[in-house]
Amino acid sequence: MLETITPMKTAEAREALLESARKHEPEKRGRKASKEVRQLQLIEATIDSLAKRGYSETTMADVADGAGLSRGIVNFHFESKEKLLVATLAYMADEYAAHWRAALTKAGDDPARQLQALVAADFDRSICNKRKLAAWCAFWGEAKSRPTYQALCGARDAAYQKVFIDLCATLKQSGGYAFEPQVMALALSAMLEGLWLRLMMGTEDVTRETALQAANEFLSSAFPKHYPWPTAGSDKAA
Amino acid sequence: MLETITPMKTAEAREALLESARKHEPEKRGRKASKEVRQLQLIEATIDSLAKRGYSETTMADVADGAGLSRGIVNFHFESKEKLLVATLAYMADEYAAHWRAALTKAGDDPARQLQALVAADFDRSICNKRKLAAWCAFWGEAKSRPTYQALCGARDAAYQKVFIDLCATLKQSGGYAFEPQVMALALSAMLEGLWLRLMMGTEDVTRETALQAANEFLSSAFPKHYPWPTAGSDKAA
DNA sequence: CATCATTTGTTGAACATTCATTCAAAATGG
DNA sequence: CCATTTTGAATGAATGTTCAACAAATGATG
Repeated sequence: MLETITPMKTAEAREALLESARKHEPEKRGRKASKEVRQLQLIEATIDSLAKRGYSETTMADVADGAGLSRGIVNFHFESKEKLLVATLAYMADEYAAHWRAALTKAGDDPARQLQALVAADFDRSICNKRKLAAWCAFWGEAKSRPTYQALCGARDAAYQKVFIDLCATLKQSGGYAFEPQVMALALSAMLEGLWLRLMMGTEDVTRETALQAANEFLSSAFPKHYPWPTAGSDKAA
Repeated sequence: MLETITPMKTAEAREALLESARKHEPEKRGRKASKEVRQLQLIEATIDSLAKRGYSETTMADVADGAGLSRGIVNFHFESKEKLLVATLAYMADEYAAHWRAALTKAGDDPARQLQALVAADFDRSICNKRKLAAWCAFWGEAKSRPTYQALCGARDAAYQKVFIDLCATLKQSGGYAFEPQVMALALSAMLEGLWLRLMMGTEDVTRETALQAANEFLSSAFPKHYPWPTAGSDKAA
Protein backbone atom coordinates (compact mmCIF):
# COMPACT_ATOMS: atom_id res chain seq x y z
CA MET A 1 0.00 0.00 0.00
CA LEU A 2 2.51 2.59 1.00
CA GLU A 3 4.64 3.31 -1.94
CA THR A 4 7.18 5.28 0.05
CA ILE A 5 10.71 4.40 -0.77
CA THR A 6 11.63 1.51 1.39
CA PRO A 7 14.71 2.21 3.45
CA MET A 8 17.71 0.97 1.57
CA LYS A 9 19.74 -1.53 3.45
CA THR A 10 23.27 -0.27 3.76
CA ALA A 11 24.63 3.00 2.56
CA GLU A 12 27.00 0.90 0.53
CA ALA A 13 24.24 -0.93 -1.26
CA ARG A 14 22.40 2.29 -1.93
CA GLU A 15 25.50 3.87 -3.36
CA ALA A 16 26.14 0.97 -5.67
CA LEU A 17 22.54 0.95 -6.76
CA LEU A 18 22.39 4.62 -7.59
CA GLU A 19 25.75 4.64 -9.26
CA SER A 20 24.92 1.69 -11.44
CA ALA A 21 21.57 3.18 -12.28
CA ARG A 22 23.27 6.34 -13.45
CA LYS A 23 25.85 4.45 -15.36
CA HIS A 24 23.42 2.25 -17.22
CA GLU A 25 20.81 4.87 -17.85
CA PRO A 26 22.26 8.28 -18.72
CA GLU A 27 18.88 9.56 -19.86
CA LYS A 28 16.13 8.17 -17.75
CA ARG A 29 13.03 7.28 -19.61
CA GLY A 30 10.55 6.77 -16.87
CA ARG A 31 9.40 3.22 -17.12
CA LYS A 32 12.57 1.65 -18.36
CA ALA A 33 14.67 3.36 -15.76
CA SER A 34 12.34 2.13 -13.09
CA LYS A 35 12.67 -1.38 -14.37
CA GLU A 36 16.44 -1.36 -14.33
CA VAL A 37 16.57 0.22 -10.92
CA ARG A 38 14.25 -2.46 -9.63
CA GLN A 39 16.44 -5.18 -11.07
CA LEU A 40 19.49 -3.70 -9.43
CA GLN A 41 17.58 -3.43 -6.21
CA LEU A 42 16.80 -7.12 -6.38
CA ILE A 43 20.38 -7.98 -7.24
CA GLU A 44 21.62 -6.03 -4.25
CA ALA A 45 19.13 -7.84 -2.06
CA THR A 46 20.42 -11.11 -3.49
CA ILE A 47 23.98 -10.22 -2.53
CA ASP A 48 22.75 -9.37 0.94
CA SER A 49 21.04 -12.71 1.26
CA LEU A 50 24.03 -14.63 -0.05
CA ALA A 51 26.25 -12.88 2.46
CA LYS A 52 23.89 -13.33 5.37
CA ARG A 53 22.50 -16.80 4.79
CA GLY A 54 24.81 -18.45 2.28
CA TYR A 55 23.96 -19.87 -1.11
CA SER A 56 22.00 -22.88 -0.02
CA GLU A 57 19.77 -20.85 2.31
CA THR A 58 19.12 -17.99 -0.04
CA THR A 59 15.45 -18.03 -1.01
CA MET A 60 13.33 -15.98 -3.33
CA ALA A 61 11.23 -14.92 -0.38
CA ASP A 62 14.28 -13.65 1.47
CA VAL A 63 15.41 -11.67 -1.55
CA ALA A 64 11.97 -10.15 -2.01
CA ASP A 65 11.71 -9.33 1.68
CA GLY A 66 15.18 -7.82 1.66
CA ALA A 67 14.13 -5.55 -1.18
CA GLY A 68 10.87 -4.74 0.56
CA LEU A 69 8.77 -6.15 -2.26
CA SER A 70 6.28 -8.93 -2.68
CA ARG A 71 7.02 -12.58 -3.26
CA GLY A 72 6.17 -12.92 -6.89
CA ILE A 73 8.13 -9.93 -8.09
CA VAL A 74 11.40 -11.70 -8.73
CA ASN A 75 9.87 -14.06 -11.26
CA PHE A 76 8.56 -11.05 -13.13
CA HIS A 77 11.87 -9.21 -13.48
CA PHE A 78 14.00 -12.31 -13.66
CA GLU A 79 12.48 -15.38 -15.12
CA SER A 80 13.68 -17.76 -12.45
CA LYS A 81 15.84 -18.03 -9.38
CA GLU A 82 18.64 -19.46 -11.46
CA LYS A 83 18.62 -16.45 -13.75
CA LEU A 84 18.53 -14.07 -10.83
CA LEU A 85 21.67 -15.67 -9.44
CA VAL A 86 23.41 -15.62 -12.80
CA ALA A 87 22.54 -11.96 -13.18
CA THR A 88 23.90 -11.30 -9.71
CA LEU A 89 27.18 -13.02 -10.48
CA ALA A 90 27.44 -11.22 -13.81
CA TYR A 91 26.82 -7.94 -12.01
CA MET A 92 29.62 -8.58 -9.56
CA ALA A 93 31.95 -9.72 -12.32
CA ASP A 94 31.22 -6.55 -14.29
CA GLU A 95 31.79 -4.39 -11.29
CA TYR A 96 35.08 -6.11 -10.57
CA ALA A 97 36.22 -5.79 -14.16
CA ALA A 98 35.40 -2.09 -14.27
CA HIS A 99 37.27 -1.45 -11.05
CA TRP A 100 40.23 -3.48 -12.23
CA ARG A 101 40.47 -1.70 -15.56
CA ALA A 102 40.10 1.69 -13.93
CA ALA A 103 42.99 0.93 -11.61
CA LEU A 104 45.12 -0.19 -14.52
CA THR A 105 44.36 2.92 -16.55
CA LYS A 106 44.93 5.21 -13.63
CA ALA A 107 48.33 3.69 -12.91
CA GLY A 108 49.99 5.20 -15.95
CA ASP A 109 52.62 3.54 -18.10
CA ASP A 110 55.14 2.21 -15.62
CA PRO A 111 54.75 -1.59 -15.35
CA ALA A 112 55.86 -1.65 -11.74
CA ARG A 113 53.25 0.91 -10.79
CA GLN A 114 50.65 -0.90 -12.83
CA LEU A 115 51.19 -4.20 -11.07
CA GLN A 116 51.12 -2.59 -7.67
CA ALA A 117 47.97 -0.72 -8.57
CA LEU A 118 46.24 -3.92 -9.65
CA VAL A 119 47.21 -5.63 -6.42
CA ALA A 120 46.03 -2.71 -4.34
CA ALA A 121 42.78 -2.51 -6.28
CA ASP A 122 41.84 -5.97 -5.08
CA PHE A 123 41.73 -4.66 -1.53
CA ASP A 124 39.84 -1.51 -2.18
CA ARG A 125 36.88 -0.98 0.07
CA SER A 126 34.36 -0.83 -2.71
CA ILE A 127 35.34 -4.28 -3.93
CA CYS A 128 36.76 -5.97 -0.90
CA ASN A 129 34.19 -6.00 1.87
CA LYS A 130 32.68 -8.85 3.79
CA ARG A 131 29.40 -8.61 1.98
CA LYS A 132 30.82 -8.96 -1.52
CA LEU A 133 33.50 -11.44 -0.52
CA ALA A 134 30.90 -13.69 1.05
CA ALA A 135 28.85 -13.53 -2.13
CA TRP A 136 31.87 -14.36 -4.28
CA CYS A 137 32.73 -17.29 -2.09
CA ALA A 138 29.16 -18.53 -2.20
CA PHE A 139 29.39 -18.70 -5.98
CA TRP A 140 32.82 -20.33 -5.87
CA GLY A 141 31.38 -23.06 -3.74
CA GLU A 142 28.81 -23.86 -6.39
CA ALA A 143 30.94 -23.18 -9.44
CA LYS A 144 32.34 -26.70 -9.67
CA SER A 145 28.99 -28.20 -10.51
CA ARG A 146 27.54 -25.25 -12.46
CA PRO A 147 29.09 -24.52 -15.84
CA THR A 148 27.47 -21.09 -15.99
CA TYR A 149 29.05 -19.97 -12.74
CA GLN A 150 32.33 -21.52 -13.71
CA ALA A 151 32.35 -19.58 -16.94
CA LEU A 152 31.64 -16.29 -15.22
CA CYS A 153 34.20 -16.86 -12.48
CA GLY A 154 36.66 -18.16 -15.02
CA ALA A 155 36.22 -15.16 -17.24
CA ARG A 156 37.14 -13.07 -14.24
CA ASP A 157 40.45 -14.86 -14.01
CA ALA A 158 41.49 -15.70 -17.54
CA ALA A 159 41.20 -12.17 -18.85
CA TYR A 160 43.44 -10.74 -16.18
CA GLN A 161 45.93 -13.55 -16.04
CA LYS A 162 47.43 -12.51 -19.35
CA VAL A 163 48.03 -8.98 -18.10
CA PHE A 164 49.70 -10.35 -15.02
CA ILE A 165 51.91 -12.58 -17.12
CA ASP A 166 52.93 -9.72 -19.39
CA LEU A 167 53.72 -7.50 -16.45
CA CYS A 168 55.78 -10.23 -14.81
CA ALA A 169 57.66 -10.76 -18.07
CA THR A 170 58.39 -7.06 -18.45
CA LEU A 171 59.61 -6.72 -14.89
CA LYS A 172 61.72 -9.83 -15.29
CA GLN A 173 63.42 -8.21 -18.24
CA SER A 174 64.15 -4.95 -16.51
CA GLY A 175 65.05 -6.52 -13.19
CA GLY A 176 66.91 -9.60 -14.35
CA TYR A 177 64.88 -12.03 -12.29
CA ALA A 178 65.03 -15.78 -12.60
CA PHE A 179 61.36 -16.75 -12.37
CA GLU A 180 59.08 -17.96 -15.11
CA PRO A 181 56.51 -15.20 -15.80
CA GLN A 182 53.58 -17.57 -16.23
CA VAL A 183 54.33 -19.38 -13.03
CA MET A 184 54.94 -16.24 -11.05
CA ALA A 185 51.71 -14.72 -12.31
CA LEU A 186 49.86 -17.81 -11.19
CA ALA A 187 51.41 -17.61 -7.74
CA LEU A 188 50.51 -13.95 -7.49
CA SER A 189 46.90 -14.24 -8.55
CA ALA A 190 46.41 -17.32 -6.41
CA MET A 191 47.70 -15.45 -3.41
CA LEU A 192 45.30 -12.59 -4.05
CA GLU A 193 42.36 -14.95 -4.14
CA GLY A 194 43.63 -16.79 -1.10
CA LEU A 195 43.78 -13.53 0.80
CA TRP A 196 40.19 -12.84 -0.20
CA LEU A 197 39.25 -16.21 1.17
CA ARG A 198 40.99 -15.46 4.44
CA LEU A 199 39.30 -12.10 4.69
CA MET A 200 35.95 -13.69 4.05
CA MET A 201 36.41 -16.27 6.75
CA GLY A 202 37.32 -13.51 9.14
CA THR A 203 38.37 -15.87 11.88
CA GLU A 204 41.86 -14.58 12.41
CA ASP A 205 42.80 -10.98 12.82
CA VAL A 206 43.30 -10.52 9.11
CA THR A 207 42.16 -7.14 7.92
CA ARG A 208 42.21 -5.47 4.55
CA GLU A 209 45.36 -3.66 5.62
CA THR A 210 47.08 -6.86 6.73
CA ALA A 211 46.15 -8.58 3.52
CA LEU A 212 47.48 -5.73 1.41
CA GLN A 213 50.66 -5.78 3.45
CA ALA A 214 51.10 -9.48 2.72
CA ALA A 215 50.54 -8.90 -0.96
CA ASN A 216 53.12 -6.14 -0.97
CA GLU A 217 55.65 -8.34 0.79
CA PHE A 218 55.10 -10.85 -1.97
CA LEU A 219 55.88 -8.15 -4.52
CA SER A 220 59.01 -7.12 -2.63
CA SER A 221 60.17 -10.72 -2.52
CA ALA A 222 59.50 -11.49 -6.15
CA PHE A 223 60.57 -8.12 -7.60
CA PRO A 224 63.12 -6.73 -5.12
CA LYS A 225 64.57 -4.28 -7.62
CA HIS A 226 61.17 -2.73 -8.28
CA TYR A 227 59.66 -2.84 -4.81
CA PRO A 228 62.54 -2.38 -2.37
CA TRP A 229 61.99 -3.34 1.24
CA PRO A 230 61.34 -0.48 3.62
CA THR A 231 64.62 0.54 5.20
CA ALA A 232 65.29 -0.11 8.85
CA GLY A 233 64.70 3.54 9.60
CA SER A 234 60.93 3.25 9.50
CA ASP A 235 58.94 1.89 12.37
CA LYS A 236 58.44 -1.83 12.51
CA ALA A 237 56.44 -2.49 15.62
CA ALA A 238 55.38 -6.10 15.90
CA MET B 1 31.05 -29.25 21.47
CA LEU B 2 29.42 -31.38 18.84
CA GLU B 3 31.78 -34.26 19.34
CA THR B 4 30.33 -36.68 16.86
CA ILE B 5 31.69 -40.14 16.47
CA THR B 6 35.15 -39.32 15.24
CA PRO B 7 37.33 -42.27 16.02
CA MET B 8 40.86 -41.06 16.56
CA LYS B 9 42.45 -44.07 15.07
CA THR B 10 45.85 -44.54 13.66
CA ALA B 11 46.36 -43.73 10.05
CA GLU B 12 46.72 -47.38 9.18
CA ALA B 13 43.54 -48.52 10.85
CA ARG B 14 41.73 -45.62 9.31
CA GLU B 15 43.00 -46.48 5.89
CA ALA B 16 41.84 -50.05 6.28
CA LEU B 17 38.37 -48.90 7.22
CA LEU B 18 38.31 -46.51 4.34
CA GLU B 19 39.24 -49.23 1.94
CA SER B 20 36.40 -51.34 3.20
CA ALA B 21 34.07 -48.40 2.89
CA ARG B 22 35.08 -47.70 -0.68
CA LYS B 23 34.40 -51.26 -1.73
CA HIS B 24 31.17 -51.50 -3.56
CA GLU B 25 29.41 -54.65 -2.68
CA PRO B 26 27.24 -55.91 -5.52
CA GLU B 27 26.11 -58.73 -3.29
CA LYS B 28 22.77 -58.81 -1.63
CA ARG B 29 21.95 -56.40 1.08
CA GLY B 30 22.05 -57.03 4.70
CA ARG B 31 24.26 -55.88 7.45
CA LYS B 32 27.68 -57.00 6.62
CA ALA B 33 29.57 -53.97 7.69
CA SER B 34 30.45 -52.63 11.05
CA LYS B 35 29.08 -49.35 12.27
CA GLU B 36 32.30 -47.48 11.59
CA VAL B 37 32.64 -48.80 8.09
CA ARG B 38 29.10 -47.82 7.29
CA GLN B 39 29.63 -44.32 8.60
CA LEU B 40 32.77 -43.90 6.54
CA GLN B 41 30.91 -45.25 3.55
CA LEU B 42 28.25 -42.60 3.99
CA ILE B 43 30.84 -39.88 4.50
CA GLU B 44 32.60 -40.90 1.31
CA ALA B 45 29.28 -40.83 -0.51
CA THR B 46 28.70 -37.37 0.89
CA ILE B 47 32.03 -36.15 -0.47
CA ASP B 48 31.09 -37.66 -3.81
CA SER B 49 27.79 -35.84 -3.83
CA LEU B 50 29.34 -32.55 -2.77
CA ALA B 51 31.87 -32.84 -5.57
CA LYS B 52 29.36 -33.87 -8.17
CA ARG B 53 26.34 -31.75 -7.32
CA GLY B 54 27.60 -29.02 -5.03
CA TYR B 55 26.49 -28.19 -1.53
CA SER B 56 23.06 -26.84 -2.30
CA GLU B 57 22.10 -29.83 -4.43
CA THR B 58 23.42 -32.49 -2.13
CA THR B 59 20.47 -34.45 -0.78
CA MET B 60 20.09 -37.26 1.69
CA ALA B 61 18.64 -39.39 -1.07
CA ASP B 62 21.67 -38.82 -3.27
CA VAL B 63 24.03 -39.75 -0.48
CA ALA B 64 22.09 -42.91 0.29
CA ASP B 65 21.91 -43.86 -3.37
CA GLY B 66 25.61 -43.17 -3.78
CA ALA B 67 26.33 -45.56 -0.94
CA GLY B 68 23.89 -48.10 -2.34
CA LEU B 69 21.71 -48.01 0.76
CA SER B 70 18.19 -47.07 1.58
CA ARG B 71 16.82 -43.61 2.22
CA GLY B 72 16.34 -43.71 5.93
CA ILE B 73 19.75 -45.06 6.78
CA VAL B 74 21.54 -41.75 7.10
CA ASN B 75 19.26 -40.55 9.87
CA PHE B 76 20.07 -43.73 11.73
CA HIS B 77 23.85 -43.39 11.65
CA PHE B 78 23.90 -39.63 11.73
CA GLU B 79 21.09 -37.88 13.46
CA SER B 80 20.43 -35.33 10.74
CA LYS B 81 21.72 -33.99 7.46
CA GLU B 82 23.44 -31.17 9.28
CA LYS B 83 25.36 -33.61 11.46
CA LEU B 84 26.31 -35.72 8.49
CA LEU B 85 27.84 -32.69 6.84
CA VAL B 86 29.66 -31.65 9.99
CA ALA B 87 31.03 -35.16 10.34
CA THR B 88 32.14 -35.06 6.72
CA LEU B 89 33.97 -31.79 7.20
CA ALA B 90 35.53 -33.02 10.43
CA TYR B 91 36.66 -36.14 8.62
CA MET B 92 38.35 -34.14 5.90
CA ALA B 93 39.93 -31.81 8.44
CA ASP B 94 41.31 -34.76 10.38
CA GLU B 95 42.65 -36.35 7.26
CA TYR B 96 44.34 -33.13 6.26
CA ALA B 97 45.85 -32.64 9.70
CA ALA B 98 47.24 -36.16 9.78
CA HIS B 99 48.78 -35.75 6.35
CA TRP B 100 50.24 -32.41 7.29
CA ARG B 101 51.77 -33.63 10.50
CA ALA B 102 53.18 -36.71 8.82
CA ALA B 103 54.89 -34.55 6.22
CA LEU B 104 56.35 -32.34 8.92
CA THR B 105 57.66 -35.28 10.90
CA LYS B 106 59.09 -36.97 7.87
CA ALA B 107 60.97 -33.84 6.83
CA GLY B 108 63.50 -34.08 9.61
CA ASP B 109 65.00 -31.16 11.52
CA ASP B 110 66.05 -28.74 8.84
CA PRO B 111 63.60 -25.80 8.75
CA ALA B 112 64.06 -25.25 5.03
CA ARG B 113 63.23 -28.86 4.28
CA GLN B 114 60.32 -28.75 6.65
CA LEU B 115 58.75 -25.75 4.97
CA GLN B 116 59.20 -27.24 1.54
CA ALA B 117 57.74 -30.52 2.72
CA LEU B 118 54.65 -28.78 4.09
CA VAL B 119 54.16 -26.94 0.84
CA ALA B 120 54.58 -30.07 -1.20
CA ALA B 121 52.21 -31.98 1.06
CA ASP B 122 49.39 -29.66 0.09
CA PHE B 123 49.64 -30.92 -3.47
CA ASP B 124 49.90 -34.58 -2.73
CA ARG B 125 47.52 -36.74 -4.68
CA SER B 126 45.82 -38.19 -1.65
CA ILE B 127 44.85 -34.74 -0.41
CA CYS B 128 44.75 -32.63 -3.53
CA ASN B 129 42.33 -34.13 -6.02
CA LYS B 130 39.28 -32.65 -7.68
CA ARG B 131 36.89 -34.60 -5.55
CA LYS B 132 38.25 -33.43 -2.21
CA LEU B 133 38.97 -29.91 -3.40
CA ALA B 134 35.42 -29.53 -4.60
CA ALA B 135 34.16 -30.70 -1.23
CA TRP B 136 36.41 -28.26 0.60
CA CYS B 137 35.25 -25.43 -1.58
CA ALA B 138 31.63 -26.37 -1.04
CA PHE B 139 32.13 -25.98 2.69
CA TRP B 140 34.04 -22.73 2.27
CA GLY B 141 31.10 -21.32 0.41
CA GLU B 142 28.82 -22.01 3.33
CA ALA B 143 31.28 -21.28 6.11
CA LYS B 144 30.48 -17.60 6.31
CA SER B 145 26.97 -18.20 7.56
CA ARG B 146 27.66 -21.39 9.53
CA PRO B 147 29.71 -21.02 12.71
CA THR B 148 30.31 -24.76 12.91
CA TYR B 149 31.87 -24.92 9.48
CA GLN B 150 33.83 -21.77 10.14
CA ALA B 151 35.26 -23.27 13.29
CA LEU B 152 36.34 -26.45 11.54
CA CYS B 153 37.83 -24.63 8.56
CA GLY B 154 39.41 -22.10 10.90
CA ALA B 155 40.97 -24.79 13.01
CA ARG B 156 42.54 -26.09 9.86
CA ASP B 157 44.26 -22.76 9.38
CA ALA B 158 45.02 -21.40 12.81
CA ALA B 159 46.89 -24.45 14.04
CA TYR B 160 49.27 -24.47 11.11
CA GLN B 161 49.74 -20.75 10.81
CA LYS B 162 51.91 -20.67 13.90
CA VAL B 163 54.22 -23.31 12.46
CA PHE B 164 54.51 -21.33 9.27
CA ILE B 165 55.32 -18.19 11.19
CA ASP B 166 57.99 -19.93 13.23
CA LEU B 167 59.57 -21.43 10.14
CA CYS B 168 59.57 -18.06 8.40
CA ALA B 169 61.18 -16.47 11.43
CA THR B 170 63.87 -19.14 11.60
CA LEU B 171 64.68 -18.85 7.92
CA LYS B 172 64.73 -15.09 8.20
CA GLN B 173 67.38 -15.39 10.90
CA SER B 174 69.61 -17.74 8.99
CA GLY B 175 69.09 -16.04 5.64
CA GLY B 176 69.05 -12.41 6.69
CA TYR B 177 65.80 -11.61 4.94
CA ALA B 178 63.87 -8.40 5.36
CA PHE B 179 60.29 -9.63 5.58
CA GLU B 180 58.05 -9.80 8.60
CA PRO B 181 57.51 -13.50 9.45
CA GLN B 182 53.84 -13.15 10.29
CA VAL B 183 53.09 -11.32 7.10
CA MET B 184 55.11 -13.67 4.93
CA ALA B 185 53.45 -16.68 6.50
CA LEU B 186 50.07 -15.18 5.70
CA ALA B 187 51.08 -14.60 2.09
CA LEU B 188 52.36 -18.13 1.81
CA SER B 189 49.32 -19.87 3.28
CA ALA B 190 46.98 -17.66 1.31
CA MET B 191 48.76 -18.59 -1.89
CA LEU B 192 48.44 -22.27 -1.08
CA GLU B 193 44.70 -21.95 -0.60
CA GLY B 194 44.40 -19.82 -3.69
CA LEU B 195 46.14 -22.50 -5.71
CA TRP B 196 43.69 -25.04 -4.35
CA LEU B 197 40.88 -22.81 -5.50
CA ARG B 198 42.39 -22.57 -8.96
CA LEU B 199 42.84 -26.31 -9.15
CA MET B 200 39.27 -26.84 -8.10
CA MET B 201 37.91 -24.51 -10.74
CA GLY B 202 39.94 -26.35 -13.31
CA THR B 203 39.20 -23.87 -16.06
CA GLU B 204 42.75 -23.07 -17.01
CA ASP B 205 45.43 -25.58 -17.62
CA VAL B 206 46.51 -25.54 -14.01
CA THR B 207 47.58 -28.95 -12.82
CA ARG B 208 48.93 -30.19 -9.55
CA GLU B 209 52.40 -29.97 -10.99
CA THR B 210 51.93 -26.40 -12.18
CA ALA B 211 50.56 -25.39 -8.83
CA LEU B 212 53.46 -26.95 -6.98
CA GLN B 213 55.83 -25.20 -9.35
CA ALA B 214 54.21 -21.87 -8.54
CA ALA B 215 54.47 -22.54 -4.84
CA ASN B 216 58.14 -23.40 -5.21
CA GLU B 217 58.79 -20.22 -7.15
CA PHE B 218 57.25 -18.36 -4.27
CA LEU B 219 59.68 -20.07 -1.91
CA SER B 220 62.62 -19.25 -4.17
CA SER B 221 61.56 -15.63 -4.28
CA ALA B 222 60.98 -15.24 -0.59
CA PHE B 223 63.88 -17.38 0.62
CA PRO B 224 66.49 -17.22 -2.17
CA LYS B 225 69.32 -18.37 0.08
CA HIS B 226 67.47 -21.52 1.06
CA TYR B 227 65.77 -22.38 -2.22
CA PRO B 228 68.13 -21.27 -4.99
CA TRP B 229 66.68 -20.92 -8.46
CA PRO B 230 67.32 -23.82 -10.79
CA THR B 231 70.20 -23.12 -13.10
CA ALA B 232 69.54 -22.64 -16.80
CA GLY B 233 70.55 -26.24 -17.46
CA SER B 234 67.47 -27.84 -15.95
CA ASP B 235 64.19 -28.35 -17.75
CA LYS B 236 61.56 -25.70 -17.74
CA ALA B 237 58.59 -26.92 -19.68
CA ALA B 238 56.02 -24.22 -20.35
C1' DC C 1 23.79 -77.80 19.10
C1' DA C 2 18.98 -76.10 18.62
C1' DT C 3 15.69 -72.79 19.83
C1' DC C 4 14.09 -68.63 21.16
C1' DA C 5 14.57 -63.69 22.76
C1' DT C 6 16.76 -59.38 22.42
C1' DT C 7 19.43 -56.08 20.46
C1' DT C 8 20.98 -53.88 16.46
C1' DG C 9 20.79 -52.59 11.75
C1' DT C 10 17.92 -51.67 7.56
C1' DT C 11 14.09 -50.66 4.68
C1' DG C 12 10.66 -47.96 2.31
C1' DA C 13 6.57 -45.61 2.62
C1' DA C 14 4.13 -41.81 4.92
C1' DC C 15 4.41 -37.23 6.64
C1' DA C 16 5.33 -32.38 7.15
C1' DT C 17 7.71 -28.59 5.67
C1' DT C 18 9.91 -25.54 2.68
C1' DC C 19 10.18 -23.23 -1.46
C1' DA C 20 10.02 -21.82 -6.51
C1' DT C 21 6.62 -20.87 -9.63
C1' DT C 22 2.15 -19.48 -11.46
C1' DC C 23 -1.62 -16.49 -12.13
C1' DA C 24 -5.82 -13.88 -11.61
C1' DA C 25 -6.75 -9.69 -9.75
C1' DA C 26 -5.45 -5.11 -8.28
C1' DA C 27 -2.72 -1.03 -8.61
C1' DT C 28 -0.10 2.28 -11.13
C1' DG C 29 0.96 5.67 -14.52
C1' DG C 30 0.68 7.90 -18.87
C1' DC D 1 -8.40 3.36 -21.17
C1' DC D 2 -4.52 0.68 -22.10
C1' DA D 3 0.00 -1.15 -20.97
C1' DT D 4 2.86 -2.19 -17.42
C1' DT D 5 3.98 -3.43 -12.91
C1' DT D 6 2.90 -5.46 -8.41
C1' DT D 7 0.55 -8.31 -5.21
C1' DG D 8 -0.40 -12.43 -2.52
C1' DA D 9 -2.58 -16.62 -2.35
C1' DA D 10 -2.67 -21.19 -4.61
C1' DT D 11 -0.08 -24.99 -6.44
C1' DG D 12 2.94 -28.59 -6.97
C1' DA D 13 7.38 -30.45 -6.57
C1' DA D 14 11.37 -31.58 -3.75
C1' DT D 15 13.26 -33.11 0.37
C1' DG D 16 14.47 -34.03 5.43
C1' DT D 17 12.60 -36.71 8.96
C1' DT D 18 9.88 -40.23 11.27
C1' DC D 19 8.36 -44.74 12.06
C1' DA D 20 6.42 -49.30 11.96
C1' DA D 21 7.72 -53.40 10.12
C1' DC D 22 11.40 -56.44 8.92
C1' DA D 23 16.02 -58.87 8.90
C1' DA D 24 20.29 -60.10 10.68
C1' DA D 25 23.41 -60.73 14.39
C1' DT D 26 24.07 -61.82 19.27
C1' DG D 27 23.21 -64.04 23.40
C1' DA D 28 20.67 -66.89 26.59
C1' DT D 29 18.76 -71.25 27.73
C1' DG D 30 18.02 -75.99 27.68
